[in-house]
Amino acid sequence: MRPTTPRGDDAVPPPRAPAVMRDVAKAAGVSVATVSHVVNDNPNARIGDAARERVRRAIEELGYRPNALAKTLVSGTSKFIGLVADAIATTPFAGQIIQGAQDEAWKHGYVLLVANTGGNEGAEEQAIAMMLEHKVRGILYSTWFHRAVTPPAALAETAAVLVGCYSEDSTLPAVVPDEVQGGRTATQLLLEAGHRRIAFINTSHPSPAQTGRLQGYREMLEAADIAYDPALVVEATSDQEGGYEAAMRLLDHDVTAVFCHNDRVAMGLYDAARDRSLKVPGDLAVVGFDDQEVISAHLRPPLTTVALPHYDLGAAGVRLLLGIDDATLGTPQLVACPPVLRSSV
Amino acid sequence: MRPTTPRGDDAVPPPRAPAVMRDVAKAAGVSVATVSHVVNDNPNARIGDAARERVRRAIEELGYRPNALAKTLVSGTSKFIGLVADAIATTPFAGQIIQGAQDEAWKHGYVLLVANTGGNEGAEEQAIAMMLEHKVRGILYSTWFHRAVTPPAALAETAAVLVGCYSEDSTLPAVVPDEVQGGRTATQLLLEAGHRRIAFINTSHPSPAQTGRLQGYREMLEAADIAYDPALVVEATSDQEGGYEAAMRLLDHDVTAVFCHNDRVAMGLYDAARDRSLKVPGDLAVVGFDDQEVISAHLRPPLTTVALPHYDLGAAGVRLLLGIDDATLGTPQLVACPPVLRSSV
DNA sequence: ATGAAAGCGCTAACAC
DNA sequence: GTGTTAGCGCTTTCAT
Repeated sequence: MRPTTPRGDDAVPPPRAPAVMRDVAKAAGVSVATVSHVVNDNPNARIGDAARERVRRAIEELGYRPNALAKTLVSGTSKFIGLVADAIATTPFAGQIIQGAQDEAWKHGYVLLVANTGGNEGAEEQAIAMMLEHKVRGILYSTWFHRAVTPPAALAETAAVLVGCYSEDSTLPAVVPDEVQGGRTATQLLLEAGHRRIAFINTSHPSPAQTGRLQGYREMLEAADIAYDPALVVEATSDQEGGYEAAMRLLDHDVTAVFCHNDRVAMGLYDAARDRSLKVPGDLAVVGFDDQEVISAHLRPPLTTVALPHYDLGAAGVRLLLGIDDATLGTPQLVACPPVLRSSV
Repeated sequence: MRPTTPRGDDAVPPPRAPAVMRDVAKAAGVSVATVSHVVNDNPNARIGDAARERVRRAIEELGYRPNALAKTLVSGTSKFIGLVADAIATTPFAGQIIQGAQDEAWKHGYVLLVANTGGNEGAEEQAIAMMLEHKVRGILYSTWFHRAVTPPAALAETAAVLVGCYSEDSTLPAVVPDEVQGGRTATQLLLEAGHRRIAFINTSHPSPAQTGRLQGYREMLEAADIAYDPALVVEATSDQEGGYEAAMRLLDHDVTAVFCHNDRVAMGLYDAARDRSLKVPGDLAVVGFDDQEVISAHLRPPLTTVALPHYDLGAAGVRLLLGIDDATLGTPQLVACPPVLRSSV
């Protein structure tokens, strides 16, 4: 291998610096203004067909790419949207938030600047500062589970919306999952299958999910004229272990169905049911929550659950940010949690 | 709540446009050059303590933030690194790639421009074009599972490195997991626990993982003077269902340990073992692969496995890109897959 | 229909 | 020590 330049520019086309507008103008025999107009299809400028064609060809030949950064300098406002997340990486589904935000952002010509902070305040501030310095159009501040937050002060320097969380003083627009409706949906799934003794393994962690899903459960029971039986509602840590242990406490009461706070709890419940030789859904119907696909789709039998709308949260956040949807300051915007039907009911 | 301006600029400092360097200069009674020098701690410029202090104070008071985009325009090179991924969102662990890339990028003053393309070629081209227009320092092109790819042509226009994949004509530097070492590690875990009849449920999907892990398995067996028994190696789809089904085929042979192609396969194997009343690890030791935390950490018993080094892949990719590590063109850089000890062996 | 020129916020010579 | 100035690549009046 012969010595190479630092960047290893061995490629076939000579490694000349990328063409800029001036180069195109020169090649096409026009001014940069003309090039600018044809590049942007500026309707206020009438460009002759001949010139337009020459410009197009020059662009093609030189492989010209507009410099988005220079454009930003002039217009004052960039096409960046910042997304600061406490945990994209540590949690399996938060990636969906990115995906939703990105798809919606692209739709409007924006691109995502992503920063995962691990919840670390220092990293958070640094991330926001960086975004501000890059003149983002706005910032999405997101958490992977639904909770109240006190947003970093620097967010005030730009447009910002909270995704999957809300600020207690509701100073910023927010979009969160509709826990109550989710709780209702889960319960309804079981009700519709004919169950009357429906248990609920709730999380022991105080949170909007804890209170919201419980409220939905109770509302739905009430709508079905079923008396609320506190013995059927137990709390547990929201993981497999918690689910298993709670199930053991619960399975003595003669329940025929269980609504689990999330899919991991359901996974634990499956284990418990197996230990008791209870068949799902024959002896016991179960509904999860979250739709954590790795789990829910591959349990035996596959788990019927209620999905946390991460993708939609991200997308809705962008829409709020860009003013496509109106932000209802004061109360967070709610995004529905849809049922996902599989085979455990 | 009283009526607010559209952006809700109720804050104490009047909602004037963000301060620029000129404003700071004026406020401090110096020139912009001086401000620039103190902002960047330019060692070539000697600034008087008095002036420096006045500038600092002005910056503070005006809430001045440097405009990173303008800086880029001048220097010609931005602080962006692009990350285009086929599936951050659709897969649970690829988020770790982002995290690794981001941490390493930040360490060197770079920020990540993320684009998830879903493998869609159109989206891919669009994403790369967008990154090129933003004058990224380089692009990380990543796939969520290890495979050969033919990189989009546009990647040639900038520095690029493949992460988790490689190009068959090895035209681009690449960093991938060390499947062979991973296979060796998994097998060794079982060997060290005293097992001699070790089965391997491999994936039926042709891939570097398929051949590499098998090779590692065989190498390790050979090193332990154990004859390779083809009957102990079966192929299956790499999910719970495949694992269950393969286990049923396998458990007739008197194996005492199974190395599973991944954690989901191991999950299926657990199911099968339970159906046969085989205790893990008492009757059957099992090792997974991937370390898909939702699964491996919460199976009963928790699964001993070999981790796919997504985080390190992302970080190594950035280091290659920035020239911190040297790219060995020709063969991909290998990243080790470390063992994760839990309770299934 | 097209071009000249000012200027976006910043850096880096180079004066003074 | 500190200020002046010429750009970086682009958009956008305003002339022509």
